[in-house]
Amino acid sequence: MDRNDLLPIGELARRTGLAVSAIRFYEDKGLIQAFRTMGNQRRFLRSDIRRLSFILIAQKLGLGLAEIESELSKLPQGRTPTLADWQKISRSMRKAIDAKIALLSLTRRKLDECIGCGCLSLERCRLYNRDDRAGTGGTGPRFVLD
Amino acid sequence: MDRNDLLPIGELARRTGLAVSAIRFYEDKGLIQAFRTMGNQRRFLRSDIRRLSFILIAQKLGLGLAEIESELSKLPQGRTPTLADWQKISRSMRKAIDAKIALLSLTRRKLDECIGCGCLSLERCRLYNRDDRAGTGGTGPRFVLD
DNA sequence: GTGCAACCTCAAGTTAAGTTGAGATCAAGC
DNA sequence: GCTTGATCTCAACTTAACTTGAGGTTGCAC
Repeated sequence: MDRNDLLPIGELARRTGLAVSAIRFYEDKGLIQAFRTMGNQRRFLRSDIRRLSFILIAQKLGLGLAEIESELSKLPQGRTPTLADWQKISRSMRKAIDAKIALLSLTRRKLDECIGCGCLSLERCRLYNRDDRAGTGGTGPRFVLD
Repeated sequence: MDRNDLLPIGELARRTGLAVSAIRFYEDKGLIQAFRTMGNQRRFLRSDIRRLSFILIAQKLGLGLAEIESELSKLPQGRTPTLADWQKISRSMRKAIDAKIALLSLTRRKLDECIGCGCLSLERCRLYNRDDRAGTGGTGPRFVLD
């Protein structure tokens, strides 16, 4: 169970739910690396399942592949990541989630105010009113969520 | 202040923070409608500011333009939406936000468990373990967030 | 030692959400 | 009436994140 632990791309695809083409695409983008057999076929480490899982989760959080790559670059080169390695990244992810939840809560709160005051249709909400009244200065609805 | 209330596209762009090209694009997609002057220029209703604001907010919540259009199609045809019209849509948005927050909270909880147990790097987490152990059946990390 | 599924590369296509550019027209102040 | 900034249409380009297809190779099971 030494080289036995190296996974061909199809197996990795099956384990992660990703398409084979997507994994090759990620390799191309530098998000993951593969060994090659003598016959030029890719072979992955077991720990790459986690790497790909991380990519999937991070994507759900709205990160682009470039940002994800920069997160992953914090993992050690050459060796299989340790518990501590992953924990560090997990914690930084948790912060991202916290921020996202906070932003959504804010949006929800503002939306509630809007429902209450009718701003989406009338002229008195403090969120929409400013710009709609004056039409000058460039302060607009685009700032509602800022 | 009758026809006076019709806004040219540049004005609408300034009020919403959107690019003129984006507004034309939305019109093309049927998200918004415009009157035309004798000279073929677009003229918008004041209430379209709100319509576009809604689009911006909904996009931040992760909805695609197609979904947004289906939400907007609940608004009345032909007349300026009333308070009640917008309230109905706002409430449905609130539900979307609630759901999104719930999903993120779940993700956060699972991530916390992972940090605690080390699953991202070891073999004992209940989230990642199953598939990694057997490698059969197709249950994989892709289900972590389901 | 052969057959066939799984793998390879490289180029081109796809979808979403717009932007950019060319060439022409409109509207409003002087 | 002329100039100038805003607008018009239509086609092509952009970026992200992949997928699809063509044409060829590998590797393992029998």
